[in-house]
Amino acid sequence: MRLFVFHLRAALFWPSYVEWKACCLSRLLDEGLNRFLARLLLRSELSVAERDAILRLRGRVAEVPRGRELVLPERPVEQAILVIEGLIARFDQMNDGRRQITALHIAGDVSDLHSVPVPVPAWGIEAAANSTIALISHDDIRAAAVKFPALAFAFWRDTVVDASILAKWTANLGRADAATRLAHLLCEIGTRMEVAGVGGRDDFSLGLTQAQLADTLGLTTVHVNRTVMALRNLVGLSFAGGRVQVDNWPALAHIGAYDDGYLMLDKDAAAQEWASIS
Amino acid sequence: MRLFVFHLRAALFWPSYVEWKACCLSRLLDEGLNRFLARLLLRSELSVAERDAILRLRGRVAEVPRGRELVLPERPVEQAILVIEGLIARFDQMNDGRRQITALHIAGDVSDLHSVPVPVPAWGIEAAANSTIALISHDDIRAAAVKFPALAFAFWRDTVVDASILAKWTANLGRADAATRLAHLLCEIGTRMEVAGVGGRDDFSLGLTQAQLADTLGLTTVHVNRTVMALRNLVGLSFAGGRVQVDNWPALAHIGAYDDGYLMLDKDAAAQEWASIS
DNA sequence: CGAATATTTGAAGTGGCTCAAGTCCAGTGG
DNA sequence: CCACTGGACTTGAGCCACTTCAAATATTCG
Repeated sequence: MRLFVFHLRAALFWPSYVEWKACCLSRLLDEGLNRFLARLLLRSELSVAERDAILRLRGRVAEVPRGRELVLPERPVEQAILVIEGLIARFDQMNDGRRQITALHIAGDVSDLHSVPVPVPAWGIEAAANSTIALISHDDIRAAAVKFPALAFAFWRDTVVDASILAKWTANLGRADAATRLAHLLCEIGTRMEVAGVGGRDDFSLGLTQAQLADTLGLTTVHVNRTVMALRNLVGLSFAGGRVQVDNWPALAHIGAYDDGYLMLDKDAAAQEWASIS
Repeated sequence: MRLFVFHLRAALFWPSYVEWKACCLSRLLDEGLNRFLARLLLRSELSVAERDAILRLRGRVAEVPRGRELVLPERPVEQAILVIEGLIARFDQMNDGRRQITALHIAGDVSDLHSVPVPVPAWGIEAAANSTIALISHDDIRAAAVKFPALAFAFWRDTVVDASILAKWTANLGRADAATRLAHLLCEIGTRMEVAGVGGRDDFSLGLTQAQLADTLGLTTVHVNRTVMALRNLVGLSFAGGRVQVDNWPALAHIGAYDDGYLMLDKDAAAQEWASIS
């Protein structure tokens, strides 16, 4: 039956299906740009012209499967990666091949805005889950930043928030135990998912395997598994097929010593600064 | 005798001493700004007018003793900290008071350029050693960035390099053992000192105690001590009174799996990008 | 259904931690 | 000039969080 439907479609609607797909890709790009703009507006005040400059960016939409490497260390890049859907990871690799993930980017993030000012990264970027991305030319982003100083500041600000998150991860890797690290990460990603409008903090689709989680938390797969099971009992954590659900979110936040200040979600915090730009 | 000299100075030269001091402070500021400019020029091409804008920045010079906290988490800041001499640390603090240092800044670094776009940091900043700093108003830096887009990019680029270093620390905390972490850190700081012109990579003044080193490496003081002693045998490391000397630097780099690519010292790497800005 | 990937479990090993002294050294006051 | 003090460094012994290795059991997907 399913086969029949497919044939029907292929036979009767092929030309219009191509159109539908082109239209769909364009829609996806717009969806991504809208998410990205919303992300910027969380922390930056932008005029109509400046918002338009973001929404008018063009890029190539692509679906990428888990594990696909998008950027390799020391290789120049000319496009920024806008995450439309899914999960993109920044990673560093040791000589023996072991990996450490140093950032995770969700829908609406541009995962290497860094490479606009520094086009040869020291890190790699891979799809951590099956994802939809758009590749946006650095030149276009740069042109927008030069034309609108407020956009340059918004981009700069975005990379600073990224660094703030990275600093928190560093602190946790250095000073927190496995349960705290896992709990903190789940709280953070949950919060970011909720803010991005793609899930609730206590119920979201992460798409990571436990092995990838291990690479993120600086642990082994085995120990991640044991820690997940411990949190299962402690806070009603369920982690199946990349879907994360938490019964007792406050308890999770307590175990993770989680305080979302470092995510810079408080728009007023930067208020005094906007005045002098616009 | 020493007392006598002091009295003589105080009695006879007091008025001119004040002048001398003012002049000296101004000299120190200029020295710091020159170092900072040199740092920017490592990675960014700047016109004469843009260089001038940096050198004309004004700020208050201050001597700060080890341990002095300069910025506290969640507290708005209005000045950036330019390191003229010494060592400034960015840190995060756990609930139980244990610290993790997430960045070290040496002469010529501005240790919180981040707070220009994001004036409420999630981290703290302290003097890790007795240091000389200059406090430069965010407004002045921002004005320069708005007037000269190339400066905005240079600042942005500087925070991205900072993030690249942070990502490397994260990777090492997550995946490297104590000896590797220590060796890598010493290689990195040595390289940066050498580039900044304040020491050789195998002989420089760090100014950190082993306890602070522990907070940087995510270890305990005891274990840092044992690791230092191990490297003493392996590579002829001497670590006394904050002075670091290494007999066999290549061996240290090998133990630390050190590759300085992430420091973005290769000016040509960003070449393609300059064209489109200037 | 079969192959590959992901999760779970057990048992033994170890790198780094904790706790507890003790030494070295620079600075301070008498 | 010395005794005192506090900070930094060093050392030892026992312990534990996490790793390693090895294998069994889901789960996903073509």
